[in-house]
Amino acid sequence: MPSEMPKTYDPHETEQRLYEWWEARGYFTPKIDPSRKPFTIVIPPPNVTGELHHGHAMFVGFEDLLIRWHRMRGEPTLWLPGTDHAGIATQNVVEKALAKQGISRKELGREEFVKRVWEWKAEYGGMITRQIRRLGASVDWTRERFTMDEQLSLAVREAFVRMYNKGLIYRGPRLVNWCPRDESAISDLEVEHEEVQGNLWYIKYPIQDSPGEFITVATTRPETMLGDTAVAVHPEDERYQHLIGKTARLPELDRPIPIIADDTVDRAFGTGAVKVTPAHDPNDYDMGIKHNLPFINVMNTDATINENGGPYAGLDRYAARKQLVADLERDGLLAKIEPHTLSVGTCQRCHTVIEPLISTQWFVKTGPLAEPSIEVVRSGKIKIVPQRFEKIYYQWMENIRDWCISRQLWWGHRIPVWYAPDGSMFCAVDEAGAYEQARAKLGPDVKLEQDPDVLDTWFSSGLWPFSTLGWPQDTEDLRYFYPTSVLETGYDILFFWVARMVMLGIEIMGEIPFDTIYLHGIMRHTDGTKMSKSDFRPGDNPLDVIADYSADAFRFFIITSASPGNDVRINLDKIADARNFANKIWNAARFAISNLGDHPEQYANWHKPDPNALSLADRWILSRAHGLLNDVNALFREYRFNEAAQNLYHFLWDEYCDWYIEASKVTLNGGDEAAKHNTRAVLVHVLEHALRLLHPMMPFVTEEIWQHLPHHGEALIVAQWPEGGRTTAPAAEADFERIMDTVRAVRNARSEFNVEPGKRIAAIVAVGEHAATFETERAVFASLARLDAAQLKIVETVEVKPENAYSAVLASGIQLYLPLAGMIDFEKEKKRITAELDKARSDAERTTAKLESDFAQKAPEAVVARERDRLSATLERINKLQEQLDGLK
RNA sequence: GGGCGGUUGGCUCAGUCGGUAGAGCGUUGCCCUCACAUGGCAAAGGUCAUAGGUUCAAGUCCUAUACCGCCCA
Repeated sequence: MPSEMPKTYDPHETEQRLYEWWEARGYFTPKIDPSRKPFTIVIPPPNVTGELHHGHAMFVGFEDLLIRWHRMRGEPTLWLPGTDHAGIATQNVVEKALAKQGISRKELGREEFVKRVWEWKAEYGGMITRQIRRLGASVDWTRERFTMDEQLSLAVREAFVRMYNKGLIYRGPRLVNWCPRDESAISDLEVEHEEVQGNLWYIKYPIQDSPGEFITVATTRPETMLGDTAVAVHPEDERYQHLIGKTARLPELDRPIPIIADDTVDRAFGTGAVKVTPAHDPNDYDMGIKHNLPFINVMNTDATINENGGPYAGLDRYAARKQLVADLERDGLLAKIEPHTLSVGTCQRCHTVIEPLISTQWFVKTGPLAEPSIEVVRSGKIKIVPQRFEKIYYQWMENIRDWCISRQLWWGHRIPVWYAPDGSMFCAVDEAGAYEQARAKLGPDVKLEQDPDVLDTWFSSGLWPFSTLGWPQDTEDLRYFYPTSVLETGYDILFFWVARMVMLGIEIMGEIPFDTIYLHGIMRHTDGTKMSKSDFRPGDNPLDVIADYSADAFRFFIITSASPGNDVRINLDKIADARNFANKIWNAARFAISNLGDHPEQYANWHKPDPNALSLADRWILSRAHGLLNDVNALFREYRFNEAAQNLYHFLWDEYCDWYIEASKVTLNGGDEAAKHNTRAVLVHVLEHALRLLHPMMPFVTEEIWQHLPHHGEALIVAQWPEGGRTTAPAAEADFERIMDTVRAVRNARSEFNVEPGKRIAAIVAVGEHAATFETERAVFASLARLDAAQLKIVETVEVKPENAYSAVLASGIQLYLPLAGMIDFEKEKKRITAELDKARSDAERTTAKLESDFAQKAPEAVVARERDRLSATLERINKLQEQLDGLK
């Protein structure tokens, strides 16, 4: 550690050096101690799609805070890092990158393409870990994981097999959300709904055997009519009673379709008659099953029309729509077109409009998983912070539908199912196991083929809290660290990730994966837009902000700005302020260290001195520090980190620096060696404790300063956390605050009258019963207020009003006189004091009225007493102000 | 359609047992005072979206409305 402290703190060299040192010293790796309960967080594994943005810095900020706090409390603490293969997202970015070189995925072939994705992963995975290091995350790199590691892949297969064998995973044709660009199914969650301006087309379907008669249906997707297998009306709709049971002719294809009655039809929509396309619409799908209608799929996987579309076969869905509408118009079957706002589903990853399509896919049966997942939150076994997200969690869990987990992609975990030529399937963790089953059933010569599809990336993420710890092996890590403690992440992945971990953790481990879910908000640009990897903008990289301001500054900004669950906009001014704060503490430490005399090392020991031997300022700052310890501990336990950060900021900057250091200069520059010794000890002790509290938020600058301060132990990162429950000294606080108020009053007057800042002036203070205290603190008071100590008169009451003096009465009743001969304008002073008097009188009136109302009977005694005190103080002040006014000539 | 969050000084935001509003930036004035100009001192600036209600007392609880944002269907 360097011994000199430059005037300005240089974070860049320091931060990199300290991080390497901490890591090399092994502080990030917990020592397993079976007698102690560990504290564990698994990192939300970033996608290897690209570099991290500021949103990721948020989880580092909060999780490192929790981790460092618990580590300092002496708990075996594990923060397990890793990254996610992010199937569809990564496949997309690699495809895009290849497209720039004119290469398509299909040209490359599966094997070569997957090789390219691994190369991509190597590059961006490395970049991500560098970013996480630079942010100062104290993660245990010896346990770093990737969702496609061999062991984690085994966990995925094992989980699949177990759930398959229990009937919780099944395969079958269902109506799924189909992305025509990815040519893959996606889950309900991966569909984003957006409102768009479209049309409502009114189409006339001729009634069979009734020339000239039509039933008109309204639709937002005319091209799907190619797959219509019915027209439906509400059973009680009198407009259509005569048509129920009859047959309509599907225009252009001239197919006979029945007109049915179903009470789910909305009579108010369009004409009240709707076309029914069971293979291409979720509602129609249900109706198709209910009425036993045929399911006619009219689309290929790329959303072109297939052979069932007759003359429209081969056309893209929108070209087919255009052509169909033109043909209908030509044939006089288009009744009208109305503008209409509708909600369309788009693919979360590529924003292509989703097609509901019938397809054979793998599903997780969610009902049996959701039920216990709801229960653990209801019973409080898992706590969600902020609590309002519990309701959101319930709503989602209670309405959950089966989860489509197969993807027609190349990048991901292959589904561990093999098919025999006769169509029978064998589910096993590996090919050998599948063959074993197959041979037993079909004979020794059977040839198997593995399902070509891969699993939803969130399936593997759902296993993360235990797959990372070694499951399915029964490892020491798994036994010791599972269940983990806190799951910390953004609320935007509550369903995608958090809910899935709860479901799969309970199902597979038989135990909740964590007992607390802490959700932070979303990091936004200054214009309020969300940061995302797919819309990466210049300046979104945390490394750039760190280069300009430091990791500490960025992290302190995150902690102070993000109230629980609320979004935060990146604000460089606030980051600059956090950097300034670090510099401020740095300089406070420089001051303290340079004032420790010849044997600074002795101040590493804190033996609480006899309070009577301490100065008022010493006792005041110690009491304030104890209050801070109590508050920060309480706030940390309640996850109110932003408030804790603000308390620390205020304590260090305003109280420690602006008041205590200034006051300490009197003692330190004086000749009382005993007092000097005490003040030095307090100076070090208070700062050192504040650094401990601040360390989880600003790890670097606090460690660096701590190393310069006299200290015991080798590093702040493993120094003992100061717990709360400290006693404070209210009387000392009140005494010193009275002096502070009086100092402020003097400064105010000096500023108002433009007294030269350096000029020592005379003063008279009438402080009543506090005269003895002021007398003891005469030097400090004079120094802070820049008074001439020799010309400072401290009295109980003023017998003779000074002439030509500025005068004021403080809220506490203290009277202040500053002889500012020649500077006083009596008329102005009269106005000023009269204004003060008016204010005080109306205040007294208001308080009097309050005390005469029901308030006096109904409010708590302490509150009423406070009001009484306030009134008597105000009345006293009014008298004194009046005297001062009378004294002005 | 259902649900959630927001609306507080010029800007960005705090404010969790209801007791006469806080911060940073910005603004104004003074100061390179022996830790710090990434600084110090002083000051101005808010009927806490609107309308009701509960209460001795409401930014804080309840109801409704408006606008902004998000989630789910």
